Amino acid sequence: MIQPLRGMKDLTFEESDRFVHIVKTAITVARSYGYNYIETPILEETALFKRSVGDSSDIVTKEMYQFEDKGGNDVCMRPEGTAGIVRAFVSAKLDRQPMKQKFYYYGPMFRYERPQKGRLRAFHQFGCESFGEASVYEDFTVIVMIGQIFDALGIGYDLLINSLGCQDCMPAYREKLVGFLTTIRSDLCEDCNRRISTNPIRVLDCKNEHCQAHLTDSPKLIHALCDSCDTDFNTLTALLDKAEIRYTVDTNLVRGLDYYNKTAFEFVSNEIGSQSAIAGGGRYDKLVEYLDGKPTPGIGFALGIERIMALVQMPRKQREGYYMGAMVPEAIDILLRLASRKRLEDKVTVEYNSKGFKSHMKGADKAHARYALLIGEDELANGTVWLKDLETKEEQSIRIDAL
RNA sequence: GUGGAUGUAGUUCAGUUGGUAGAGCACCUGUUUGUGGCACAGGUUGUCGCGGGUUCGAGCCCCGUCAUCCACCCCA
Repeated sequence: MIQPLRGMKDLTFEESDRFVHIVKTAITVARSYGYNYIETPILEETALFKRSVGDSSDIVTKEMYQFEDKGGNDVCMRPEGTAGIVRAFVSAKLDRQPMKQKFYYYGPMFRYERPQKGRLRAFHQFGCESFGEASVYEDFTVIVMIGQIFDALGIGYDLLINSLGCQDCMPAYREKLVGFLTTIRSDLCEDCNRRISTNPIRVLDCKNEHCQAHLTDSPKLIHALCDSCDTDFNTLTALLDKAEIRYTVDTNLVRGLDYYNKTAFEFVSNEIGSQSAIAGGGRYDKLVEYLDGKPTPGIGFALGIERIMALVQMPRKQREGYYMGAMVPEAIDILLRLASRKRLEDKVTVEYNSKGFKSHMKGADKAHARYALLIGEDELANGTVWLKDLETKEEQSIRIDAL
């Protein structure tokens, strides 16, 4: 028997129902904020992710499904959604249009990691990207929107926010941080020592307790922001306060993708184990430029559908539609005709085997049908059908042409 | 990539000191060949993850391998 690949899962029945429910809910909310659906290829040129997600990020250095295709191109399966959307945005020359553009997407992402609870190699994200809006009000709006999706799904969350600064304040801060880190270099773990030169910001959220103990006195970016970034961050927190959205400022929140700047946020749940991030995102004002477009500010987020599935309770299934069965073989033709008519307006299950009454009743119950519609000898002779509402238990005989 | 636990029926699991497999649920049939969910009776289902080794004999012991789960790491 052929099994699915490691870290990849088939979703059926109750699980796929929950998957669809989450996507539908997210789409409904996103559309109400003016987002339109965008579909982009799963396979992209490897260079796209190196340039956007970042050459030094874990995602790019060790987690990509990367290979050479039959034409000799260096390609990979998308490990995240934003890069492809931005590439599509630039490819379509939408960066030349003055109007603001908002897109939502959902689909599979691939990362070659060790599977764990809430971490698959093929997993699904729903995400939104908003282009052309530099205002911090958009940052606020995006956060509100995510909260609204979670509220609609009936799940709780904690919100973490941070500011990563911009071109003006980040480089100076970075230099200051490298200076500090160099002084405590010998107390830091191997990874952190490497990060000092490759990506010093990531040292801040190192999970190593020993490192964290030495980092308490590290310079905080939040205290080194330029006026514009500082003002925006204060505006954001004020807006959240006014809207009564609870949040925690986490100065160590560093998104693992290099393209983020200014506002960064993460939604976490404490009910699903160690892989607790259920949504994350932030602003990426330079990304369009990195990918050869005209300077265009952007902000977006993605939510992990499988992780959210673990939190969502589906409403109990109601009985619906018809179960049709015959107790004499000659009646099945009639049922088929009835079924195609009824299917224009309702769900219909037809049992093709003629069998006993009781067996049909059990079948109707199993099919979770609202109505059992049966034809036996008497009905066939009279040109009627026997119909029972399995919820109210009412039953009646109806002429076939009256249905 | 590192560490720990686990792989036995469709599913959840039991299987005592090694003696050729069992339970609940599910499924099928029946308990009035025209009344479902409940109850009762009966029944079906297994290369005991895979490969090798030890042994008269392995689900059980040993080695390898693959997979799953959990944690680290990383992130959605």
